[in-house]
Amino acid sequence: MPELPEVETVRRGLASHVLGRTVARVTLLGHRVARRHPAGPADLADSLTGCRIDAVRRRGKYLWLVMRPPELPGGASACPFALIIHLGMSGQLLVTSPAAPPGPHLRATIEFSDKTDTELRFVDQRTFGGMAVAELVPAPGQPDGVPETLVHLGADPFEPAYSVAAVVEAMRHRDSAIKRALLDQRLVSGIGNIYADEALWAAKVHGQRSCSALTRPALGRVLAAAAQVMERALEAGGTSFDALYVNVNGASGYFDRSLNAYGQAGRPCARCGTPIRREPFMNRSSYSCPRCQPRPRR
DNA sequence: CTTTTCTCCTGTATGC
DNA sequence: TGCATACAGGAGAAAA
Repeated sequence: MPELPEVETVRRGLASHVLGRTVARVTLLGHRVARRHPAGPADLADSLTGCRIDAVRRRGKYLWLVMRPPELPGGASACPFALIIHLGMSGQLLVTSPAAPPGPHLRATIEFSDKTDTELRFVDQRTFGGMAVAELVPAPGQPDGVPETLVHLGADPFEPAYSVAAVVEAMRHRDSAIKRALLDQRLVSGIGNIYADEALWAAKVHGQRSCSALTRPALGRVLAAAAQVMERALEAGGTSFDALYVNVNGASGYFDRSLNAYGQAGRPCARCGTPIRREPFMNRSSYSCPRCQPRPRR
């Protein structure tokens, strides 16, 4: 499931393959891939044709390509805008030969006019991912700004604009469980179920502890752990459990071997040997150590 | 406004 | 073997 380290791995791969390319044609398969683009699939494809990819940016789990429109007749230049891409839980961006067989889950293809032996494909089995176009608005630490439809996202821990102190302050005034807060992309973006559980394990905090009941230093430790575990995951090329998360070349990451809590039910805690437990949480699962992360009363 | 629950999807694994 | 059910889960809408 692509969270920040996986999306950053994809971003780097994209930057090395599509930066500077000019879009010749965009083909969208099915309506769901453009469902967050109010003007519809045809408008999405049309608006990209002829544009040059000036940058590949990311905040949290969202990617966007900075698109520079072709010069208008008369030499006037239109403003760059963003092609937002979200991988959802099974989205893949693959750089392939146009001759490669399409496969059943192909949702979009972007062809280039200045490199015809390669194309960019968006493949998404569970269709939670999608694409949309948006204007860019200025944002601190983001050289091209951020898409205006994403201004609600908090900075992620890899951004210069990220402030642990600011997030701790926001969390302290929250009346919800710490794990919910970690997953709330408005506070900190980029954290999903895997890295939330890993951060809580590392900080020895149960996810159902209330934010407002945790001290500032404890909240700081959880956030520091989240940043650290995601940094190490990025070094390993991300976490892959199956073929659903891959980089732009179709390769898996290796961080699943380093997980201490997520998916480890019944296996001994790396610190104390107690079997890791699995508990229902928000119609999903949470994994934690019963001894290192005691459940709060209530 | 804040917080929680529901819904969107499909392939794989498990149970009877 | 065959069918039903659970599970994976990001994010935004809807409900509380």
